[in-house]
Amino acid sequence: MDVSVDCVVFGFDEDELKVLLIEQKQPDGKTIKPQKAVPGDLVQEDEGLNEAAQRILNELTSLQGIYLKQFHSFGDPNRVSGLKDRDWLRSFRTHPERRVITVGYYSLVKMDDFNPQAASFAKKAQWVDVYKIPNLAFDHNEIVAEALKVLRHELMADHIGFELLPEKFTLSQLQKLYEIILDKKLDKRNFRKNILRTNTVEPLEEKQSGVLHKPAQLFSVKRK
Amino acid sequence: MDVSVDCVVFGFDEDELKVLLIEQKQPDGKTIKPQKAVPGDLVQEDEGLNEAAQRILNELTSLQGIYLKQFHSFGDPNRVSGLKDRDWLRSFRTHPERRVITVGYYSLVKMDDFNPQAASFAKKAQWVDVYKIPNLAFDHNEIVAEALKVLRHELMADHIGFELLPEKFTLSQLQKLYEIILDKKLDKRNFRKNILRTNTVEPLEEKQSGVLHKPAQLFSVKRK
DNA sequence: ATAGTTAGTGTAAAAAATACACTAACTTGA
DNA sequence: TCAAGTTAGTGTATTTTTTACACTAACTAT
Repeated sequence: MDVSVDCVVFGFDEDELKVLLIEQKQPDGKTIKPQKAVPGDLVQEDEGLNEAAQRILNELTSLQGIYLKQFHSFGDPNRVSGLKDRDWLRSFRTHPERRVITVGYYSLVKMDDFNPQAASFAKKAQWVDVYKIPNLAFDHNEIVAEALKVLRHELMADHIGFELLPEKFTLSQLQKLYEIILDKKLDKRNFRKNILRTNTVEPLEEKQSGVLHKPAQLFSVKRK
Repeated sequence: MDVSVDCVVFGFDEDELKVLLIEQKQPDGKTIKPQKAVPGDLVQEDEGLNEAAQRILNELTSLQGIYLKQFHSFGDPNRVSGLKDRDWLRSFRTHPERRVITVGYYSLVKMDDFNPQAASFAKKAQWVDVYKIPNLAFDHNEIVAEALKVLRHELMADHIGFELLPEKFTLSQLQKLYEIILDKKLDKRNFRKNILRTNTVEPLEEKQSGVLHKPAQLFSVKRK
């Protein structure tokens, strides 16, 4: 039995929430239409799961230093049942028939900070709108859906998500981030009250400049 | 690489929260002190993870029909490092040196409903007070600690836990259940308000009898 | 009948969540 | 230099939720 890791990397950008998908290389001599998938690969003999997640994401997309969090493992014996999936495995895996159990990881990053570059068996790596995801390889649609559920839940509970903004950010930017991920509008005054109450953020002695409206106060994450 | 499943079964009883532990059989000819562990074993080639969890729990403890929920996977390459652990594996596993990644499952049951009977490589199966857990085999202390964290979290969020009571139960019994799991006292009136508000429970036309105090109203879980 | 025991109930106070609208500060172009 | 356009920033009243708290009711056993 093999164990793999799949990384669902959500990317935030001014006003969109996307997922990082790779397009699989075509098997040599095959002309099947390449499929999109979430970056993932087998865990190696001597590495931990978290480690593997980092390595694999890096190998396929060149991204580094992204905090990935485990959220669920998927082990249906028939998770790989599509014909295309099996063709692909036969070309790219040493033991294509082996059953694979996969551990799902997710992350949330600012798109501008990361410029994915396809490598290894990925032909392309691209950001795709979360609300417009095509059919993916294996059971990756299910994996992404599950990750999104967890992401929303965690965002509310733990107020993560700061990493997604520039080091200096305005409260309006932070609010937009929340709105995009939760896919709903929030009240400005209440949002500010909430964030300030958590005490995780502090005002800098600096304002926005160059904007064509009242410049906003800049904040940064409070380091404990 | 192998994949295993470990089952952390919490048991509730009038006033205690326990975990179901097995005591490993001694390797033949060895005199090492047997270790306690959470029931767990390798996932088989053709079964899903949930299925495996059910089977394994049943094989080792004879328990059946327990709802197990996946909560985390553990894959540190050194999770099995103790000498005793390795001795034990050499006796009971076909590939004792293989790395094993384990998927953690947990459950919460009423102790009276289940009478664990050790079988297979389990020598004993017994309920052990959650707050007095000895050193366990492998990384099982960590696994149990993590499971307890998740259990508490879920109990609050989803108001699970009814399965732990007799079919007909009083609100005081339910409250006690919560208090034991959360390890803190709750206010009677507020607790009742809360539970009734969730609308998951309904009063029967029946009261306790034979008790030496005012008999309490019996309730049952509302079936939707 | 009394003592012992747990069941059952309401309310006031505090805290948290929500709804809501105007003025302030900047840029640009006339 | 002023008017128009744009987003920032702020307070309060209302509702909802959470918390704290104490007495009477109903049964059993003696």
